Amino acid sequence: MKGYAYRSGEGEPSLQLPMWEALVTDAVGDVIEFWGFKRNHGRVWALLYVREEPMNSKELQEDLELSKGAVSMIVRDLEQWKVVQRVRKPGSSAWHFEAELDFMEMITRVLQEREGELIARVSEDLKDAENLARTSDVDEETLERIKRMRTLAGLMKQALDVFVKTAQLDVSQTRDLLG
Amino acid sequence: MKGYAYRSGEGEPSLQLPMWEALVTDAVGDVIEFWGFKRNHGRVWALLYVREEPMNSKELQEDLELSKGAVSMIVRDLEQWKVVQRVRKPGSSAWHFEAELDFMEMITRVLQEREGELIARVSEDLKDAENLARTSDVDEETLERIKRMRTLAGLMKQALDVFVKTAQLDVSQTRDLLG
DNA sequence: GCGAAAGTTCAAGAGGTTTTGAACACCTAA
DNA sequence: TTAGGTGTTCAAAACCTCTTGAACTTTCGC
Repeated sequence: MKGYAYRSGEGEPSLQLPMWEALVTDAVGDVIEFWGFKRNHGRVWALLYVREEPMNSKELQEDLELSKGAVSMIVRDLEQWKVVQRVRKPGSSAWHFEAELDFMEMITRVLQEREGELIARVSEDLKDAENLARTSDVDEETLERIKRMRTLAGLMKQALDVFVKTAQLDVSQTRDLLG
Repeated sequence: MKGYAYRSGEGEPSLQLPMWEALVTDAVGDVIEFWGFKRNHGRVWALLYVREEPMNSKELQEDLELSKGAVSMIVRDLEQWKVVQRVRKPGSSAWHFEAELDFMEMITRVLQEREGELIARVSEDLKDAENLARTSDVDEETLERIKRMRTLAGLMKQALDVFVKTAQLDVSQTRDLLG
């Protein structure tokens, strides 16, 4: 097994990531993508986390082979989500970024936000549908089926809330998990 | 509020969906999309569910404004996931489709499959990363951080399994929920 | 304040996924 | 067996999201 991530040709100053860092960042990228975030959000956070030492945009750009613009946008998102903090480093005029530890909390929080909006909208639409159907000459069983769908939406929300609670509980039980 | 879903021009035989059906199918489409399926999977299933009466490809195609090919592929998926059944209808040579009721079960099942593959792969990669890091001159704390990520992946799996159980339990408690 | 470096923005492009529809295959009924 | 309706496939098109990089703005050190 090679010790360095593959890169053909010899473009930049050859600052490629060691294989193990590539594996870690890609792993987190895959996980975060599963949850509907962007792969590179995960890669950036993961690199900051394993390195411990705050990194600047230039370093992130080179190590993860991202563009200037991409790094700027990604760290902005991560800051807003409070999983990355912007810090000054003595002797440098550039901002540096360091990983916060509440990554799991962020995933569940954002997930719950998205899900909340969705369920609110869907419930509203199903209510409207039910009312409209009632004013048309729709039989009782059909109305019943629409109602059942609303129940189902409610159950989905409940189940997802349980997921969020479980995730947060698990993490807090393993307090200092990532620290 | 209009009683019919909007459609400009006058293309097909004007077999547009009543507004309430459009609301229902779109609602289910949105939900299923949230879970990483295709919008039209949800729309097709939802229409079959509210209509109760089995429909053929042609009807699905016209009512939901899908192409012939799309309908073919979508019902194939839904059949494989066991949420739609193919039936014969007397007096017609075309296949008809009817909705099965275990929609929620299907979502959680597919979700758990996807998640299972993901976590297996990620855990494997993190293990490799740890081993590689160990053979390099990586300090103990860094190794510890990689280990903690593996733990985190495990917790995520646990939490998702709880979600799946909760969802299935909720539905079974409300047995005949959709029936 | 000035020049240089760092950071941001966004239109255009790349990349990936879904949908289309024409060609082909399959069935059914006669 | 055949004709016509039905069903499937898949390359191309449409669509949508993410990334790039040049232009621009802000910040820093002096």
